[in-house]
Amino acid sequence: MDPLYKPQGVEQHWQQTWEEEGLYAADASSEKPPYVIAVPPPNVTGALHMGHALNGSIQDALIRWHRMRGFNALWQPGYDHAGIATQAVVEKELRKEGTSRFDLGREAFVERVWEWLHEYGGVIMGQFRSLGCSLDYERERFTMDDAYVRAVTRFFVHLYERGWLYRDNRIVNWCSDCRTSISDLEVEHVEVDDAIVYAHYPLADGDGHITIATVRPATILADVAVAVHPDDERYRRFVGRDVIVPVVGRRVPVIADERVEREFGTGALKITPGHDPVDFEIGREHGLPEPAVIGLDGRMIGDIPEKLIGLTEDEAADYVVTWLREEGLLEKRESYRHSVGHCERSGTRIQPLISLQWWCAMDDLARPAIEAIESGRVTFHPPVQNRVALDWLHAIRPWNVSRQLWWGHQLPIWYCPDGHVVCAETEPDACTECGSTELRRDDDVLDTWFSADLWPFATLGWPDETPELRAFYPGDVNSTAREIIFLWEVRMVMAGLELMGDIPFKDVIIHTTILAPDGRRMSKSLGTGIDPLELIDEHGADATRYGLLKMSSTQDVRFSAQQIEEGRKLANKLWNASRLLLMAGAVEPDARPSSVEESWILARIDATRAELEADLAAFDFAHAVEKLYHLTFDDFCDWYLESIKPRLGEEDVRATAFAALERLLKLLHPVMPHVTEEIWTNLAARESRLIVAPWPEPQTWEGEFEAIENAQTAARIYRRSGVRIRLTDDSARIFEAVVRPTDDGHGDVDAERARVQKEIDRAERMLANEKFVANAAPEAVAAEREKLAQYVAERDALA
RNA sequence: GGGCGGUUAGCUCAGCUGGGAGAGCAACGGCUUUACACGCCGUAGGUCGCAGGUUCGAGCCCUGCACCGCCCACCA
Repeated sequence: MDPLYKPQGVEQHWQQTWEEEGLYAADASSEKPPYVIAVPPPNVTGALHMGHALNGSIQDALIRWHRMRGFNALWQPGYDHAGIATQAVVEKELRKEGTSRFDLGREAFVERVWEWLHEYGGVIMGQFRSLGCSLDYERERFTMDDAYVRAVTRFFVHLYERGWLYRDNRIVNWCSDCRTSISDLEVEHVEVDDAIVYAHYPLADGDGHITIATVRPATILADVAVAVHPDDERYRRFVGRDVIVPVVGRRVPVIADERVEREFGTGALKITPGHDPVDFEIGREHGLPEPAVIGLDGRMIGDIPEKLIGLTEDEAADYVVTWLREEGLLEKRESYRHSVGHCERSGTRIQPLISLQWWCAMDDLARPAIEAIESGRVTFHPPVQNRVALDWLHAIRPWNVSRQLWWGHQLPIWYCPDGHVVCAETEPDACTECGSTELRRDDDVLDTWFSADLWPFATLGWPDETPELRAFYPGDVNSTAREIIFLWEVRMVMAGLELMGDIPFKDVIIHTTILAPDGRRMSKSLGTGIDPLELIDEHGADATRYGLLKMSSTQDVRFSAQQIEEGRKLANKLWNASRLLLMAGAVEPDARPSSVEESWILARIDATRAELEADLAAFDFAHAVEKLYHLTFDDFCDWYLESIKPRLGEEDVRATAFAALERLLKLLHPVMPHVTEEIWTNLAARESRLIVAPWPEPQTWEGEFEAIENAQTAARIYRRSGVRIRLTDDSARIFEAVVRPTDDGHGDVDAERARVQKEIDRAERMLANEKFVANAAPEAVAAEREKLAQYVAERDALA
């Protein structure tokens, strides 16, 4: 064994061995209780980033821990087809080749996407392997697998039959770059510098004008009204009369609506139902027309002056402003900063426009989900996220589920020439209403999240009644980043309750976002990303896992290389501690303690086991990992190994040491699987792997308690001061046990005595304070008395 | 605009229902007695963002303010 632990070859070896030996595999026919986590399916086009690495470390720690505890642990792997992202990648390729998806046609394009995926896609599972993630790789699923497509279709038909899916011409978020609508959740609001234009709309009867303010002058061409607040004195006399829309010269009414803010702008709002969500609502209520002047490609269309057709919105805006100025209708133009929706995928400014889309009414789906979260059947961690999820659910709005893409799940919707709609799981022969056989399938595909919502059960074979579904549903935990709480987590709860009649998981971990060291987001475009694969390369997967878990928190944290470094040191320390014992000669482990130091270390390990379990159960990985570090460095190495070092020649001393080491390795395994397994095989010839070794049982310590306590007190004083305290009877032995025999320091007895005296003074002062004794909680007073007694004891020991 | 979170040692972060300010790293000093210099022993370092308040007692509770960040949002 090399004194320097080198993770590189070791880690690959174990990753391969574990998988080959089938130790990652869950068994649907097992008698053991199940423990299930479905991995958030990464984009099939994606590569491992810091978020995946952190989340992988979290999930694998839980999975490995439960596997050792005797659970039938399933960590379900797989990919998401990521409609928009994947289609965009392939379209970019095509553009380079000087062609387009339209040249290829739908079928050939989809074929092309598959080809691309077979060549370049699906690399992340390999990267998860190199992190040591014990996913059941044999069970890999893809949201575009035939079986999965069937599940998605079933889901859609189910919702349709429930009457929750409907087709409507409504205003949507249109991305002219992706050429599709996107849902509200995929819109990112970004602060933008714009110009706001104040324009006069003359009254049709020549009696003055109303001034409106707009940041999008081109949409003036699609105005159908001007709205004012019903209680606004300034405009009351205009309501019911007509104004003339500039440029197009259209006569439109002045209407009253409470949604108009009197204080904002001029208090008069131009109404453009075709290109603004609020205006759309107002327009619908007032029965106004909904003309469009901006097309799906972002260029000007419609009933507008000929020369404007085909211009961009900006060009048209320039024309309109110039026109206003020349006609004397431009009051002013000011710079204006406000927040504007952008497509989170392409970064393009969202164009609100009216389009015929499929929508899903969410209220009936939301209700059971609300109940599930309120009752605690599904719990988010940290708990503040329960509130976040509930707030969203309470204000839920219809979901635009159709996308104007080709890559994805095509809607199981057919239309006949008479306009009848047929929704069916398989292609129908004829229209169910009129019998027409000339059916045309809807071109659109479903929102990627529509299929992702079925992930916890479609991966297990739903809608078929498979053994897997019976064995592994509902699952236990789901872990993700904050940004997909609504997009995915909450909707999975809705889908699970609706289709399976049960929640998909009990606990949702919303993990930390790891920021770049400078506090910005890690992102490729900013150049702030840190590649976890490089960390693994350099420091090892164990160190990386440790470091990431140490960084995890309930808040966002900055990446710090120090934490990874700490993990590397821990692995190396463990390695060398094992070397020490192995070089002295391997023997059969024997956990029966025969000295106080042996009782002490076994007690320490057991106490840490209990703390560790509590931390893991609370999904507090940073604290879990910190305790492992201290157990290894301080307790096991600095105290225990140093104290037994002179007696390592004795077999029974080593026997206990190996027993203690085995337990230590077990506790560390969920976090640092590779180095622990590597040491494990060196310990003794054994059949089983550490990955499936039983988790340590709680220990009982009859009759040893007092001795252990005393040992700990002695250790504490010695550590603090270097002072060797004098103890009586058996305690003298304890003292020898916990003081490093190689150490000859005596410390400064006077200084230590002074320190203890200070503590005594403090405690006495508090207890002398009548108000404290009278007002403080009795336990607090008692605790203070106890401390006083303890320090008095220490002082006596120092005498 | 609404909501949530943060501000603690040079850095990254802990500090449970209010009762002695912590860890790791970095810094400094000392250790080449063979597990580990990716080590060991030790030292120093903080008006807990600011200002008030409640309390016997506040990093923790309340109010206000200042920055930083996130989520949600139909103010043109």
